[in-house]
Amino acid sequence: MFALVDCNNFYASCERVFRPDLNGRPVVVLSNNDGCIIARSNEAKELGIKMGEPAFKIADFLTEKQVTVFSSNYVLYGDLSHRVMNTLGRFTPELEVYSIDEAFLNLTGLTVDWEEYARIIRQTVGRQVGIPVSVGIAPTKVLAKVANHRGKKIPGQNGICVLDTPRKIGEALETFEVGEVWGIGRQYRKLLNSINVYTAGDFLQLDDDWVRRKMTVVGLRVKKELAGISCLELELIPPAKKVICTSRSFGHDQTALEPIEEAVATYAARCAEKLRRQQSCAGMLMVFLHTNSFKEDEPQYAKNLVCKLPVPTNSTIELIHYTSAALRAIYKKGYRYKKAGVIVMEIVPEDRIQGSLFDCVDREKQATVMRKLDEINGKYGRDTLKVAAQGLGQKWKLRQEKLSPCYTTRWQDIIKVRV
DNA sequence: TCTGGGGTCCTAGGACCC
DNA sequence: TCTGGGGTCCTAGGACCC
Repeated sequence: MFALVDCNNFYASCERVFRPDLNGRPVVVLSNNDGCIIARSNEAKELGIKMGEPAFKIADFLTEKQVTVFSSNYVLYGDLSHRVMNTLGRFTPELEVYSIDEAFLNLTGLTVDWEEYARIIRQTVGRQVGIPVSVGIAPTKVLAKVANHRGKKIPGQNGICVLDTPRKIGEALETFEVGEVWGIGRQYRKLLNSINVYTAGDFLQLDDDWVRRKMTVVGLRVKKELAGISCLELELIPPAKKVICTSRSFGHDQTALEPIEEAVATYAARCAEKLRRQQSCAGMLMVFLHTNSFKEDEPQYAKNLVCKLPVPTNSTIELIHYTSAALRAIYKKGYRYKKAGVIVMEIVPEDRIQGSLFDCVDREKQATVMRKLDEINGKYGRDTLKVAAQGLGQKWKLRQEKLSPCYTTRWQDIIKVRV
């Protein structure tokens, strides 16, 4: 048996943990740069606010309805996510952290009342972390997703749903919209609807060969899982990333090369940090740059450049050297730039590097410098020590006008209790 | 004024090898 | 009339997830 535990409206719930005055009130969280709505409390959903809606389009509506708006605060969400996962870890020996707000638990071997167990999980996370969660329990991961969805959406379920018998599963799938099934997105939904398949139950009636042909083995696995045949195992150790990307829109459009170069150097530094955290090196990188395609009346330009590195690296200094050169090669004067990014690829473990006969970089020394850099920044905060190319001005920085404090990770932001 | 930022997997087709 | 059989690697595109 698997449980899927999913935090309700996670980012909005995080903001409410330290703002209990907002309980029962509409809350939304914006994407980077305060662009789009990416999380909504139930009250905000009830007001009809849509996921992904650009905030500026509904600014007046938000004010009128007294919706509390937050910029995204990933430091806070990341820390609360850790706390949730730690708490969940006590309910199973096998936990897969699937995303920032979801985890699968292997419950195989437990002899408990599932409903009761789900209730205890929910209560414990709520009490110890302050985040409301939903719990779905079923014999496969896809069915656990279905159960979780039902626990969350069906009134009276109290965020809990157990699908542990063929009859319960069959009844649930009969009314479960096929596009809501994990692994069936918009395109497949359209395809399935076109042949009169509207529910997960309908989907189960289809011929395996047809599913395999039209939806690849991925679709067939989904079907097997819905039928109660477990094909997706728990991933206990998160696999190393094969590609790492750091990209941001600028707070304001940029025209000069210098600030863009600072931004790209900072993105390169982030990529290098992520590489070192998973103990790998990248053999290739790409820099991209583009104008704002929403502004149709302005001249548009978008370009990227891929650069093969002589020897795979995770050194911030070396990566910045190449990303700066790549940026200078694609930058053209006379445009208003909106976004840039760095992608590192051909990622290999750092102890399996193919060296080069003509390599003239002292890699031992670079590694030592990076280790010290990470140590210092780990202790005193990100970018306490950085490469000069990252700049000091940072006029390209994100817009974050409604950022909440880092209640749990920054000394000066820790909440004060008055006596 | 203003529109996010990350990832994965699978398949088909072409080029190439013996 | 008729033209083998077995591979690999790479890329682009399309689907999906949070």
